[in-house]
Amino acid sequence: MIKITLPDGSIKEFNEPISSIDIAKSISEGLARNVLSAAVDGEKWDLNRLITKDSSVRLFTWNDNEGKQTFWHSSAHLLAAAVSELYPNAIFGIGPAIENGFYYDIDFKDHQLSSEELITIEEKMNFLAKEKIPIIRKEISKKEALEMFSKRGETYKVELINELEDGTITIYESGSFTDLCRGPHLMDFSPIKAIKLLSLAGAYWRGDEKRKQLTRIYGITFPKKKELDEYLLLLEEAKKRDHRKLGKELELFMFSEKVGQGLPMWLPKGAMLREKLENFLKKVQRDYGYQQVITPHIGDVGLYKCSGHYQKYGQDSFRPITTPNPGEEYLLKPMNCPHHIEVYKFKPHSYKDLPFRVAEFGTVYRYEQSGELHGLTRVRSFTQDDAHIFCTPEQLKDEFCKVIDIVLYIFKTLKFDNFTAQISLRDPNNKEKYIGSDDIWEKAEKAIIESAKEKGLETTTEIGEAAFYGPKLDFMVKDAIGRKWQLGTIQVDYNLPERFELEYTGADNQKHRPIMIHRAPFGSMERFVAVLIEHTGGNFPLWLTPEQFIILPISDKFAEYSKKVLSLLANFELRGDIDLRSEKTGKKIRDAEIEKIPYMLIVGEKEEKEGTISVRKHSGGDLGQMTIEDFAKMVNEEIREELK
RNA sequence: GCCGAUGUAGCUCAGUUGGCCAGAGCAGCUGAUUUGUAAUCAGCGGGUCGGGGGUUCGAAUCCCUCUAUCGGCUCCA
Repeated sequence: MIKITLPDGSIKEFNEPISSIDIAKSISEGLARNVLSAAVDGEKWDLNRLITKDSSVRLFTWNDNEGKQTFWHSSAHLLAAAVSELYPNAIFGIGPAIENGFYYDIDFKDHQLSSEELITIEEKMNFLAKEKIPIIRKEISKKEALEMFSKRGETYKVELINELEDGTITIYESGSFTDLCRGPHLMDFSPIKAIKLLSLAGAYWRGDEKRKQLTRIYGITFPKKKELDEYLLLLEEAKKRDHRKLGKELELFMFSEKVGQGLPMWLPKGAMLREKLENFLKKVQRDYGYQQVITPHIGDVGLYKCSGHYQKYGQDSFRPITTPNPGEEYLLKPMNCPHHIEVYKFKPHSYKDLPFRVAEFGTVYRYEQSGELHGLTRVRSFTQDDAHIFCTPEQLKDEFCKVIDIVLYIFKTLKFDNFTAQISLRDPNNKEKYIGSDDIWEKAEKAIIESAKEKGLETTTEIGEAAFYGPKLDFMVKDAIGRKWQLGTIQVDYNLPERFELEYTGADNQKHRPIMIHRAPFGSMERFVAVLIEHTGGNFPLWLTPEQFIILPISDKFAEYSKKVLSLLANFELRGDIDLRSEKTGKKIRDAEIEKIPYMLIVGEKEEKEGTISVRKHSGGDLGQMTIEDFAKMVNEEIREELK
């Protein structure tokens, strides 16, 4: 007698070993049709694998993430099966399920796969899926596995097998295709009804750029054609929010080939938006006791040799600037910390003036690899909303927590509620990538972990993602199509104070070394605005938007009155413009709607006579006639709400 | 930097089998219209077809190369 416990707590009893699919059948036919994989005592299992002892069983369908993962993992195998039939010389790397779909890394040997061939592969996959070839799990010994895969010349698989423990190796067979795999899988490929191979990319074997680059094929599959269509539509919709597209349409920023790659230029409307953001943060920082400074865009090479940045990045960055004076060299500043450190050193410090907080919207220059540039999110010149806090060890945690407060306040105000907080630590097996002693690193990492905990942040931890001088707490936000970008960052640094021999005099009249916190709540103005554009779809909050209203005179007879309205609204600190073109009102409204201007103020004979305006809200229709004062009050109230 | 794709007027895009002066809509300019909640009408101007090289009687179209952009990989102080 085998007892199977289901998630709802109910227990089913069977006389002999039973598979999950049969358990599903015993519950309902519908479930049996839709179930994709199972978990037996928490371990993911194939549906047809026999359960021989008392277990708790969960069944996964398309509605469960686990079900989707199995579905896509099997889809990756289906892709590989199709490829191995079409390209007998191809050998295989790995092919996992990902957040949306799956990929497979394949070495096509001498063949250069072009994107047109994806269609042929897709057709083959569709053909194989209909064949209902069973996918069979087999446990084999390491020796057998090595033999099998080396005979086929599957060098990547052999490398993987060599790292596995004997006795834990499984393979999955489907027709003539066999893959090394932990599973679980669908029982056959037939549930895969809608297939789309999305793109082709190069991907280094094991993520190592020194090793061979394989061809990665990305794809997505669904149990129903309709779901695939909906997904593709969703992608299209997301593209409409792409900040590069909206940035052009709304005239926020531009690039110029003549100026250079990755060097964004802010257009008047974008500059207005950015200025509003900067002023917002400046005010917050004033309240938190920061002091603004302004430092140059270049610094002597010696400054960066001292900080360690030159040794670490000098070779891969902009070359030094030379001068008529032989031997003199400057670097475009790749970060603001060394300058701020010199600001700290301007005069001796007592423990009484710590924490010392210096802030600057500092523009920095980094030579990012050309293939890495991406709209405003990855550029070669950008402005950090940077600040450095110099404090005593006792003040560290409190200061760190206050920075978290600032970041959270900003995210809340701008409705970035879907962020993740990531603690980035050093890779202890790769210490040569970092500067500073073990002792110092341990202290810094502990400070971050404790502060994040104290603030109740839900965090993920990434080993090896720290900056070379210290660990970080990063705030990650997704863009329109789900790519994650790091915005806010807070870093604890014991190393640069050491290198620059920073000091303060303690209450004991002895010299002590301060600790530095590097922090940028936005991260950079460029990246932050990019993500803001994608989140809002270009419909910015009123307090930020470049143009809050546009006045639309019915005809040019009302130009004078329009100008009067404009100047009255300017008195209420509202910004906007007048559309004086000789166009019909319908046309002016249409254009203002496309430009996503929040309020359209229509003025004609009636309004002029009564000293009012007719207000139309963007995508909200007619709000009716009101006085200029009432409108201004309404808008300013709305702004107060946004900033609350 | 690497793999794949793309680059035609300010913008969105036709022109995809090599062959008359390279087209359209929007935007712009000029004129008419004086307009009431998502496109008034007419006329006009505007393109080294990303740059360079090659094949050809002839190239936007084929080949090479450079460049920029897009999707990834690697990287991200």
